[in-house]
Amino acid sequence: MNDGITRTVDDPPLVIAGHRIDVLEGAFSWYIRSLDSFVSRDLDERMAHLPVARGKGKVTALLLIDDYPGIRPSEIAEVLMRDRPSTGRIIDTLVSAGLARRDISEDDQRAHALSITDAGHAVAEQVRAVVRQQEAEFFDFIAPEDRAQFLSILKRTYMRMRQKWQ
Amino acid sequence: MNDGITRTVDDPPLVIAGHRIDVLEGAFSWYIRSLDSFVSRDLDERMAHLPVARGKGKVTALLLIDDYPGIRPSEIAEVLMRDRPSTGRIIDTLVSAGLARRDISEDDQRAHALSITDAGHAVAEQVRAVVRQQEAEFFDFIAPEDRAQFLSILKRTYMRMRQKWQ
DNA sequence: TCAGCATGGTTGCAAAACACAACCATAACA
DNA sequence: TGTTATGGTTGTGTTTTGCAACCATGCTGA
Repeated sequence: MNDGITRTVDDPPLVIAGHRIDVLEGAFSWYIRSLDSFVSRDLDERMAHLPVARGKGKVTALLLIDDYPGIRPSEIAEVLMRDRPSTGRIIDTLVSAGLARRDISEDDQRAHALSITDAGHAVAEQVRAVVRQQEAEFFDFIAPEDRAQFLSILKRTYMRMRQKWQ
Repeated sequence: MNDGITRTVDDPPLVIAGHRIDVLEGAFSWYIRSLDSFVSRDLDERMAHLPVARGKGKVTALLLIDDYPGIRPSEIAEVLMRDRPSTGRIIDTLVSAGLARRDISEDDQRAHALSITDAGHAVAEQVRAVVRQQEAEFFDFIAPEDRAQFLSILKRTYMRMRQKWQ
């Protein structure tokens, strides 16, 4: 079991279109990439009526601005691990949708201080509700005692990847 | 704890750019979407020299063809949960890169029977090696007894999402 | 003090992924 | 044998996202 691959013995094999889908021999990454497709598509649907549907960046940016008034675009870029142009365009959409405001920072004339608008805060609350709803539907089958462990592993993996990346 | 949100108590909070990143209150989906970005970008880098870098579709399609000679594009589309045009274009790239062959199915004159070429099989093996390598680097910190459980939860979530989707 | 470098954001590309509609060919069915 | 269903392809448009180049402001050190 030291080959970087983990196998489960008790779960039934994945069969889709008549084929056993063990393409990647139980690689975590394959599941993460596949789950991402589902989760993102599903969220896009649930948020279709909100101006932040599509793409992972807008939601995180909106919630960050909601939680941290005065946050700067470059800080959001660091969280998203995107370059500044991409982040700037995400903020463009938030601002032009009337969800956020872009002011000049008092500390630094180059930087922008972002803040949420009333409409933006309302959308952020709706986003949180949608996410909670999805969590309940997709993950409620996980036993309560396993949920914390699952989240803990996700969290630690996330931190590990951030470290390795930079 | 019945609000669809799970919290961990023992892990340290995520702090990035001086902000606590609990934007989504520990939502599984946020971690999955973030991890996907990492994993995919990292794989793109590791596979930069291979003709299947970029996008989740090409790798899965290649491995499916490698594992199931004679598989049809529509079956691959079902696994990928993409529409046929998208899948067809993925196969286009594999074929024009000389990794797969597209023949007419013997059973059904409309359908194509895909098969791997020698070059394609070689690339598939390299892909598997790269994935194994990444698994080792990113997930080896998970205790062996936790790995099986983690994978099991991922697997069951995947199946659940497939069901709910269709 | 001010020249040179660093930092924060923006604009201009370009590439790639992906969905929808429309189309052609073959199969299945009644 | 006509009609409908299925398997794939082409056309088109949208969206995401990265890189390079640019401008403006801040910082530093001779």
